Amino acid sequence: METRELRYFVAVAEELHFGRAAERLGMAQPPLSRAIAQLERRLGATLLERSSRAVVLTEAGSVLLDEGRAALDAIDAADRRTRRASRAAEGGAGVVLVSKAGAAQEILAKLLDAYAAEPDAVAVEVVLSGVGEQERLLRDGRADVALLHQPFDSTVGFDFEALRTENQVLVLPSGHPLSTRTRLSMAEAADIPGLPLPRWKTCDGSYPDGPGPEVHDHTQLLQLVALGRTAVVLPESARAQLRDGLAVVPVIDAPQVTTVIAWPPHSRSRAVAGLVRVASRL
Amino acid sequence: METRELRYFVAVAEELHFGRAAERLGMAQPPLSRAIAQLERRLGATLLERSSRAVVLTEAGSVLLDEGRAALDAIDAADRRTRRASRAAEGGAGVVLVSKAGAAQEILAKLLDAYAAEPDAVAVEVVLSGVGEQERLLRDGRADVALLHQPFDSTVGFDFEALRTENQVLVLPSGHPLSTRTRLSMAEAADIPGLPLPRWKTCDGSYPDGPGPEVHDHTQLLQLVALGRTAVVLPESARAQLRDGLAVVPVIDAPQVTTVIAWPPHSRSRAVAGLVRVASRL
DNA sequence: CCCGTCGATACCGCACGGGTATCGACCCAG
DNA sequence: CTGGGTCGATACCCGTGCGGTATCGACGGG
Repeated sequence: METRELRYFVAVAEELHFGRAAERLGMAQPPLSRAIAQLERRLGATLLERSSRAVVLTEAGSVLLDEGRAALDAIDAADRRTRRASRAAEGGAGVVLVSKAGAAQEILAKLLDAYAAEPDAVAVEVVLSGVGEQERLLRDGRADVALLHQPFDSTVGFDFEALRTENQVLVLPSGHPLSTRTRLSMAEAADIPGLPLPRWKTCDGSYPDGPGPEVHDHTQLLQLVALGRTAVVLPESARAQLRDGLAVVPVIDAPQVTTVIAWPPHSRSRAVAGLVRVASRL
Repeated sequence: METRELRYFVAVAEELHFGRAAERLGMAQPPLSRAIAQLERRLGATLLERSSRAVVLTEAGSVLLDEGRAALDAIDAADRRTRRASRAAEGGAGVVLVSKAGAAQEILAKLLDAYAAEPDAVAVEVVLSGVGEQERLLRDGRADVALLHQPFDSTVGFDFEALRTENQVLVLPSGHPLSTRTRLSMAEAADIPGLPLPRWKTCDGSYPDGPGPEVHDHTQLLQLVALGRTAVVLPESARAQLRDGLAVVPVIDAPQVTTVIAWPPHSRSRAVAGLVRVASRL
């Protein structure tokens, strides 16, 4: 099975429309139809049921969509990491570390400082991504190592090491009646009149329904809290970056948050190993 | 990057010899040289340093070898699982479960029985593999779900659920002086005069050095114990399959063994989900 | 010093991927 | 019921690119 065929199939399976898929791929529709038919012949499997009105995935087709996306990610990763390794030999960044924008700031700073002091350190490029995008970057090779937060981020499919565990606090506008409390429960935090909890992007890229604002990163989030539009439960290390106008109250029964450093399981990169070694000694 | 180019590169990187790689690929040497040169041009990276006497991998080349193997496994997996899903629609086996030959026998039997009683059960093909081969089968799609034993088998890169944890016992020929003991330490078990511990295949496919026999599966292993050639520390559930001529002694300080059911992290197969659900309820 | 080894280059032919034109099935409007 | 519009499949053509053979050039060893 060739990469090109896989890309064609994934495009058709996502669009469920040969014409639009061909347009997205920058080619004409007939060769695309032919390529899919040939792929089906070679696999000995019907991937799509077509009528002139609708195209639907068969069971085998939906398996190939899942597995094919994973395979294409692996190929993109091979491509990007090879280019990066080559550029590193000429003085470019040797490794890319991704972290949620606004989260784990002190750990990140300490890690970069400590790693830079290592004898075999290479240049580290830092990417600050939106919430939930890190897994994808790690999978398709745009990043080599990530700082994640359990239980919010999924570590499934990666190798990881825990760095720190902490409790959570409610962040709300200072002056709000609840800001004088010394502690709160999750139930109280989730149901504050006039301050609905924000909605994060879910893993499929959409936002759940609800009254709260849609948020993408921590900076945006804290601004919304200061404006009195929302309140949010965050790890207590968020205290370090609180601006004026914000107050925090410990939430007793919130799940503990563990910051972990994660990497692709087959990684044999010395740079990644060095970062992990330094991180676990912080 | 095309699958074909990746296969070519991996062959050359493994052989470190264009002629032999071409032979292995069933093609002539010149087009292979050209394909690698073109891959290097497209990536903008030198993958191999060639002289007329030797071919060696560059740093970028060794990254591409690692990442490329993972990507080729993912593509093979997509191919095999799609074919399987298609055959399942025509009454074939819908899911392949792999377990070490001779290990976890009662759990395996109970799992298969309980799953077959489920309303949405599909046919399960059972593959009994050699020690350490399961990860590979799961990665390249020859299997969909596996029974593994921590800490011996690596669960890195897979999602898994623990099924049972047990202590370990020393299995040795009945009549051996130590067989009358009620308990032993690891230190004692590892150093029995005349009964060296066996050597398992390591993850790179070779055997470690040492005096013990090279073993591949449990059946072979128990036979060697009965013949008085070796003694081995195994989970206590191995008692259930002991034949005559074997005795067991608990090993106090051996690490506990956890039997887990593992699957590829992106799996959305209903059959795999069903097996996992049934297994975790056993 | 010449021969053997090994990767690179030169050149050729065909298979295959992609393009355009068109067909056939299907749905809906009138 | 029929004509137009949509959509995937088919027919046919062309050019690229992959694989083959022949040969070269570099390098080491007997």
